[in-house]
Amino acid sequence: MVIRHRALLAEDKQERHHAILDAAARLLARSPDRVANVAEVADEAGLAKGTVYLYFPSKEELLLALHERNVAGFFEAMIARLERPEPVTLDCMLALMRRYMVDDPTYLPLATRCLGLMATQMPTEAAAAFMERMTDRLWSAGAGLERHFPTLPLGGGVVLLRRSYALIIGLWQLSSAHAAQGGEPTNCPTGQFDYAQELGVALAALWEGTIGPHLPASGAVPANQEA
Amino acid sequence: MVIRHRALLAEDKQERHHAILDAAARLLARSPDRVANVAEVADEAGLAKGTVYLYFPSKEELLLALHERNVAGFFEAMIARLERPEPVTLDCMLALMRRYMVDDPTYLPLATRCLGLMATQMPTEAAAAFMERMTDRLWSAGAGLERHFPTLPLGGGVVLLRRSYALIIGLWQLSSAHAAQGGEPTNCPTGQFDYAQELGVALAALWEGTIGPHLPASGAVPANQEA
Amino acid sequence: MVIRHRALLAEDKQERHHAILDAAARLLARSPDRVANVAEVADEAGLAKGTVYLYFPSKEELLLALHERNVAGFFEAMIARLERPEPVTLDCMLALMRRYMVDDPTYLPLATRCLGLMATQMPTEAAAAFMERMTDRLWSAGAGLERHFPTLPLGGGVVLLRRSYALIIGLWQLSSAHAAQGGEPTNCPTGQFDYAQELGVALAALWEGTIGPHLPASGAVPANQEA
Amino acid sequence: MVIRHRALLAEDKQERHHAILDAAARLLARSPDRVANVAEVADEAGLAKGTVYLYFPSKEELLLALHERNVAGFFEAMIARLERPEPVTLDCMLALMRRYMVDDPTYLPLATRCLGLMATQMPTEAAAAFMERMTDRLWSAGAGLERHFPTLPLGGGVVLLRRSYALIIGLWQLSSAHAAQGGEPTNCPTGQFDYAQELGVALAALWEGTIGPHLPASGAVPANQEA
DNA sequence: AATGAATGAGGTTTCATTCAT
DNA sequence: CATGAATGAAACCTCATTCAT
Repeated sequence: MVIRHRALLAEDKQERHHAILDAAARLLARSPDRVANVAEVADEAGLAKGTVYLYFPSKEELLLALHERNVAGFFEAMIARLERPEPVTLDCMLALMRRYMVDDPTYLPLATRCLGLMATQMPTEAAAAFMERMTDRLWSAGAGLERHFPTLPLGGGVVLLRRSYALIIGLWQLSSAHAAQGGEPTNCPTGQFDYAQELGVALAALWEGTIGPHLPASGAVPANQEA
Repeated sequence: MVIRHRALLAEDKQERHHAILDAAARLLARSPDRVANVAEVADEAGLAKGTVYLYFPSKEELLLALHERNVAGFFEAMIARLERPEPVTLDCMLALMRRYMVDDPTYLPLATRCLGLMATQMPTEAAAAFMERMTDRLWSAGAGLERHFPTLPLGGGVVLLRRSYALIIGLWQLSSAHAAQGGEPTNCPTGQFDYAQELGVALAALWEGTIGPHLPASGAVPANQEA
Repeated sequence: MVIRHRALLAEDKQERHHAILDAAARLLARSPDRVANVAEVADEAGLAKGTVYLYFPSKEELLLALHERNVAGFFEAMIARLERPEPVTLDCMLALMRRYMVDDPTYLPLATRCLGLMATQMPTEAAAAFMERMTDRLWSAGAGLERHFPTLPLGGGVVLLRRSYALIIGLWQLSSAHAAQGGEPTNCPTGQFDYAQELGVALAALWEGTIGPHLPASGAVPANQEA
Repeated sequence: MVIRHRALLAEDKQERHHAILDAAARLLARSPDRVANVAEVADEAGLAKGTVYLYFPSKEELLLALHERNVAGFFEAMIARLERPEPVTLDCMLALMRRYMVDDPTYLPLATRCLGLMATQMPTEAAAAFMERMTDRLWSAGAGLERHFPTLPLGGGVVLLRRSYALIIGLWQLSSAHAAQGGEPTNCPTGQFDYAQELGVALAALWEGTIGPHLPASGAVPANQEA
């Protein structure tokens, strides 16, 4: 019955909103295989279960909000980078992706889950709103890419971004299925593979195939030379 | 209550095994958004709930078996095609992928779900066995690819296949998230896109980037010309 | 659907805990032959199924808790009596046993069931905790017994108590098997017997054999004079 | 679909009846904590599930039949011994009890279970028939006892036997509850105890208390001297 | 605003028993 | 007689959500 600090000001509310997302993120990072239930999230946030529902209309939307925060972070960093005049290489983009998606242990599990959710249990309205906000950012980032890679046609930035995203997610899912099998990742003999490495190579191939052969220099080794 | 043809012979049992998978597939095709419960599957198969458990040790393994049937079908078709001497093009591979993955409304939802499951709820043993069987096929298909695309290095077939698979899955997930938003798919102004079309283009780019620029002729339009 | 008095205070919770046990006890008393399922217990308590699981981690532990309440009641009464200075006779102990074990229609069925459970379905931890708590009480009661019956050696109180308990339980089981056969209990011609009466006589014999012939006077008729 | 040797002759049927009981006994001896399901019993007997139901009307009655075989074995050995003219001591009886009840790992678990069953799930008819057959034997054994222990009044043999049986069963149940707690059996400090030893001592006390102080010499140490 | 007790739908699995073959 | 596939009634437990306090 400890009532912690009623959040009366809008500012406080924002803070609590954040705190709940943080708690969920912490739990997800701690065990990426399972999705914590609402009681655990509330507990981790030092709040009561009911309080979570004051800030999020449902568990699904809480997850989506966390995902949105992740995605927004990535896009903002990307857009910021693309707005700077210095030349942009794939490596540089790759580093960004790695930082936001791979190094953050919540990103990919959550993305996988939310993409699954979106088509299923999420109220259409919420999903649509999310998509719209993301689309704005996607568009900005796409435009930025087009500025830096002049061979990209109009809209090609968005397309490239989407393909890259799909590849990142798809490879991760395959990799985590392998991981469940146990055993250490190796690149050759079995079907297992090292996600972090393959990601770079695969993206390089995708970008080269999309943008054209004369992609600004990247250290990644193409697949047909890696063996 | 209706006992139709007790499956006494091993052959009949195979048939019933199939019939249960068919029932599950039918339900999934009917509403790809949700996973039917065992009672529904049994009902759809005209069997009792308990009977399903005679053929599958758990619901998870039933789903995995359905997924495996899907995947195996695809791989076998691919391997068969690659064993024929006629030259293989990306288009030809793409047609296969479309036929097995896109036209079958259960493939991608189930793949998404199973990839998610594998890292979480599936008993390690079952998941490992599945992965092993899949790896064999992946390896055969990869080898076939290497025969037809001589610029692929040793192991490059598997790598290319995996990347393609990742892209197929990833794009589908993004596309189904968009679909949830409602509205018809358009390629340009919003983030929405036509999955079937984009799939071909994206794969072409990926293959070109992986195999090299002189990929045997494909009708797909590269991304930098599509706008 | 009917929420009567949310148990917010620890005290209320204790009460509800009790109320659930009471409901279970009522059901058991009503039909000692079967163990009610959780839904029935919840219903009898005027609660929802899930609520029961707020108070007990599993059905088994609910049963064990009820049993523990029974056992603790008996032991506490016994210890209390033994702490009073007035001389204690077997009759007096027997009256206690009868009151707590025989007159309470839940005691013996539940004891039988829990003793069976303990070796099988109960999580070791819970069983061990129960046994430990019971052992404490057993020890106190044993010590009390030794004070009142000076011919008992050190530890003899516990031993006597255990033997008595075993006899009480064993005889009850035999008697209830007979009871199932139907017919009214008679002491002689068939194997049937009157539990309440035989219990007293048998315990007297056991105590006399354990403590020695000069047991403080008891009204029970030894077996070799009963015919 | 291997149909083993149709049991057409009454003799064969008896044999198969036995074989099923043997199988059940083997399983129970192998893991005394659980009761095998019918499929396991059939399997262990090398028969099909349905076949078991040709020989026993229900699982409960199968268990009861096994129990009856155990009990009958004990009683017959006892009656045989009592019919021989050589003097009988408690030790000698105790040895019999130990041999049939304690050394046979199925006796006590099964007795416990059947005594529980009898009052609950067993059809009255079957239980009554069982009890009647047992009563005959009990009566014979009781009479034999009375011949050897002349201080026993008429009917005192049955009574003594029943008390002994109750003690044996009750102590075993207490002991197995302790065993579930883990830890090695010790006689003093905790509530745990060594069943085999305590059984002898407790029975000696019970017999002495029932038959009188001048019980024919027995090596068992009374409880008040054991410390 | 915050709490957390209460809800109850929902899903999985087991297994004694039946009966078509 | 023997088989074992099929049945389907139980029963347990979880957890997102509500709402009295």
